[in-house]
Amino acid sequence: MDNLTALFKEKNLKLTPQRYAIYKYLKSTKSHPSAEMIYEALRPDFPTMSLATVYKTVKTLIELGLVQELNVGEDNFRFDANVDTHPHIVCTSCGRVDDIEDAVFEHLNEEVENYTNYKVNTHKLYFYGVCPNCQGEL
Amino acid sequence: MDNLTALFKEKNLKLTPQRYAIYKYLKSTKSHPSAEMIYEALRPDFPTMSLATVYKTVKTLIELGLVQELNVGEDNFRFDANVDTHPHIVCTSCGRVDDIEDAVFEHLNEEVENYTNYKVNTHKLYFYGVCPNCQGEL
DNA sequence: ATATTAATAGATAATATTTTTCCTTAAAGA
DNA sequence: TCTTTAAGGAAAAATATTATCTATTAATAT
Ligand SMILES: [Mn+2]
Ligand SMILES: [Mn+2]
Ligand SMILES: [Zn+2]
Ligand SMILES: [Zn+2]
Repeated sequence: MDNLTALFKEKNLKLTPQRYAIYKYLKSTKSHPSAEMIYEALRPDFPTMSLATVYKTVKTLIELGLVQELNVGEDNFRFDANVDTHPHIVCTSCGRVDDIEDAVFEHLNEEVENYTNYKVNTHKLYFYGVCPNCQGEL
Repeated sequence: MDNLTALFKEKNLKLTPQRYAIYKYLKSTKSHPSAEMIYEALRPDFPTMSLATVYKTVKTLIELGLVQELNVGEDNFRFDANVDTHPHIVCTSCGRVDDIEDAVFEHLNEEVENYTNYKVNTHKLYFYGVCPNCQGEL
């Protein structure tokens, strides 16, 4: 019995095929998809699944601490099954959102406490630029 | 003739009382208001102004480079007449959004270029924590 | 295996935010 | 003052997300 099964059981949540598929898909991809993108990606395997189920499931996964929400400045949210605090970069030309690998900014929370009276818990860091693909198309 | 008048003239835009008031209000406040909050704040002086005008105006101001948009993870946008790249902190208890004064993170763009093939232009940095007011209420 | 029960999927309606449309008004310049 | 054209306001439309409601199904016990 794996972690996921145990966690769902602990919270009296049912591990349905839809939930399992959505989480597995988020774990498998580095594309930081929106709800709509998840819905489209899973449609071939789950043609009857509704978009509302995607929204409800990602919310559940977030509450479980299995997924985090990203806000890159679009009119929708994106989701990431990597729940560690890590920076992202957005291509302002094609809209893709990538992780920035190996860059560590965990010291930022402590560093900023010297400049504010807040108790600082976490941060979100989004870079904006032009991805290699879009640089080529100039 | 001030800068604002000149800039609007250059772009063939009209400097209406509504636009002037919205920009002046954004310049005057540190609260990073949403469109709705701007609308409510100016309602006493501009009781006939519509919310659509607020939305249209902030969009215009952004295109002029006079205002920037923030995405702290709410279901709406906030606006800031300080267009310099600077970090913000969000109170997860009461929702207020503050500047972090004096903290300089301008080196981040260059630093991160070592970890990605993107051409990096700018970034947005949001901290999350508990503000002094809300710390007292525990 | 079957029955029981409570949670969830899916359909749909509702809500919230933002944008668009369309017509009237008014800013800017002559 | 007159003309031109951008912009305001009201309302509808478009998007994204959430809530409601009923049938289904996962989980557990028998
Ligand atoms: Mn990521
Ligand atoms: Mn600010
Ligand atoms: Zn790109
Ligand atoms: Zn607070």
